Amino acid sequence: MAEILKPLPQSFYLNPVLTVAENLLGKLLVIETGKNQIVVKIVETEAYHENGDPSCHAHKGQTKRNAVMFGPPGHLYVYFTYGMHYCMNVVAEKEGTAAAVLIRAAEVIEGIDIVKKNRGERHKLKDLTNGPAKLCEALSITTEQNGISLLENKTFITKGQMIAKDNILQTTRIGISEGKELPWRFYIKDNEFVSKKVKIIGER
DNA sequence: ACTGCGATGTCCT
DNA sequence: GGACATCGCAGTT
Repeated sequence: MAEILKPLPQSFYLNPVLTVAENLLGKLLVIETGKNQIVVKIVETEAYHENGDPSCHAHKGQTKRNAVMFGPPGHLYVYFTYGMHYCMNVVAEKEGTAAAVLIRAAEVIEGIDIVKKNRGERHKLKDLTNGPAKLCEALSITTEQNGISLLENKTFITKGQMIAKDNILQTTRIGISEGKELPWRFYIKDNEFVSKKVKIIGER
C-alpha cells in the first residue's frame, strides 16, 4: 500500500450523532483481510438516537441486540435483519448514550476484486456497495464483527476527501416506518453510489 | 423508468 | 406472533 492510514481518534465519534453522520461522508473505511485490504469511501449515512427517535433500535431501552449502541464511541454495531441481511453502524456519543450512524453506501477505492468475489460477479460496479446490506456483504461484515473497535489497525475509518457543505444533501431516512419526518440522512450530492435517488419537491 | 413481492431468521412483546 | 434501518427479480409503463 502506498501510505500509512491512521484510525480517526475516539474524539471524532464522541460528537453528537448528527455531526458524526455528516462528517463521515468522504471518510475512508479500511478493512484488513489477511494480506489484502479493502478501502471504501463513505457516501451515505443515517443517524439514529435513543432519544426522540422512535425508529432507533434503542428507543425503548437496552436489550441484548442493541447493547453495543450503549457502549463507548468508535465501535461497530452490526445487526441482522429481514432474515438474510446485515447492516453496519458506527457507535457515537458518550458511553451510556445509545446513538449510532448507519453506513448506507460507499464507493470502492481499493480491493475491488475481493468485493466482486464477495458480492458475486453478475453485479454492475455501482450495485456492489449502494445499500447498507450490499455494503456489508461486499466487506464480509456480519454479526461476528458486532462490537469491534474502530480505533485499532484492523478495521477502522480514516481521513479521506473533504466534502464541501454545498455537496452534502440532507433528507429523511429510508426504509423505516416511524420517525419518517426526521431529516437524519446525509449523502454526497451527485455520487452514483448513493443507494436511492430522491425526488426533491420543487426541483426541476 | 417504476411497482410489487417473496425470501428468510432473529429479536422482542 | 409480528416486525424488520433490505435486496433482487419479474412485470409493467
